Amino acid sequence: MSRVSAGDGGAVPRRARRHDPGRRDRLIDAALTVIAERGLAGTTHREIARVADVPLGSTTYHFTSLEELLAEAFNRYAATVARVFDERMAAARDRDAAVEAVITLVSDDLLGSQRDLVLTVELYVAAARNPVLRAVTQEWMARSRQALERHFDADTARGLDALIEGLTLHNALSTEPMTPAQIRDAIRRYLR
Amino acid sequence: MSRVSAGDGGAVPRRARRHDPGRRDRLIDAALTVIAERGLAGTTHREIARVADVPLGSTTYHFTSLEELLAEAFNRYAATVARVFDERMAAARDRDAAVEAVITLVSDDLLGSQRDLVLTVELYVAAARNPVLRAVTQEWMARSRQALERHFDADTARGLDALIEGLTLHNALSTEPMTPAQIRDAIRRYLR
DNA sequence: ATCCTTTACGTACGAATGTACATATAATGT
DNA sequence: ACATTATATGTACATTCGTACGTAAAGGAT
Repeated sequence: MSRVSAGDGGAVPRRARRHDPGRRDRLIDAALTVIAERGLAGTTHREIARVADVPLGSTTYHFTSLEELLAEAFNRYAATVARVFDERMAAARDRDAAVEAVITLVSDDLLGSQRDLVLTVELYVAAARNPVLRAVTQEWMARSRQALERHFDADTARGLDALIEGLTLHNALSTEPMTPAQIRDAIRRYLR
Repeated sequence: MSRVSAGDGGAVPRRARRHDPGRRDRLIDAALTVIAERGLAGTTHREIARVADVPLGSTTYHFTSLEELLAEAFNRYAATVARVFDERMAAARDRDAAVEAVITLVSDDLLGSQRDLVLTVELYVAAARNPVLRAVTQEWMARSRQALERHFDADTARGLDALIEGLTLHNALSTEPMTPAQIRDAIRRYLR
């Protein structure tokens, strides 16, 4: 009812923030951050809200359920990664350049971003039990394979995709990761 | 205080079960079952107790914390899988037999057991945040590589291990798994 | 200006969870 | 037989969670 008088020092700003367009997007990004940092098990409405710096009620307003929020988050993540993958393969002019692009992709995923690796594995686990997320992974895989098929035949692309997956995963979990040279050799060996 | 008289029909057996040696082992196995069926997030004291058919209190008696129980479970799982892996490689008489053994391993993992695949990925996720579990995965990987090095040089073993991982994971998640012939070709192609 | 719709916010509640713990029973040693 | 120890069991409690919901403020139409 009462308004704070202008001259007052104004102790507690009761309801500060307002008018935050794009908040829905920020919540999705915050969800990905939380998943990467705390794992899916530690991803709660409250933690997401804390990271996005919004009140709890905002999360339930923008998303009807936590599951929906998580699905949107994983969907955004997969789309982002798939786009990068596709762009690099599209930029390769010939097969040799494509081989180098693959090597770069693996090396960047490994050395560049522990976050992406964690998100990927979290998605795999979740997809094992959630049909919506399984669809996300399948579309992702299809796009990856399609990108590889710009330069390699279908069977080669299929196996190469698996090799990329294994190299990434193995090295992220290992205390003694393969050297870039070893990664390069493994890929070239399969593609020779 | 009072004892049920012999002639009585005896309505409710208050405390039926007792003297259950090996219960600790059963709890570990039950934990693996629950992880595979419900995921790590759905793995609780109560659910493990239900599967093992023991009261809740029994789980907290045998294990000081849920984390300890999970660590023992994953440790047992990794040891079991690694042993099978090692046995098959040890049984191979020459390199050709070893190649066939690898193909069999991948095919069996894929077609044989969705359970194992789920447990593996759950372990990977957990290992990303739990040092104890990370040690479990690293020892597992070391044993696998060692087994492969019975027949292949170190670099080959390293890449082959990754390829096996990727093939298994990809096919478990895919709606259109690779045929056994495709799997065989991919492995032989890398080892050629 | 007045109304209506959308967006935002705070609080509350039932359900589930990890764990502690008092009690009870079997096993074992003497 | 008795005492001591290891094992087993049921219950309770503080905490955290997803979600519901009443209220408040902003945007936009008229």
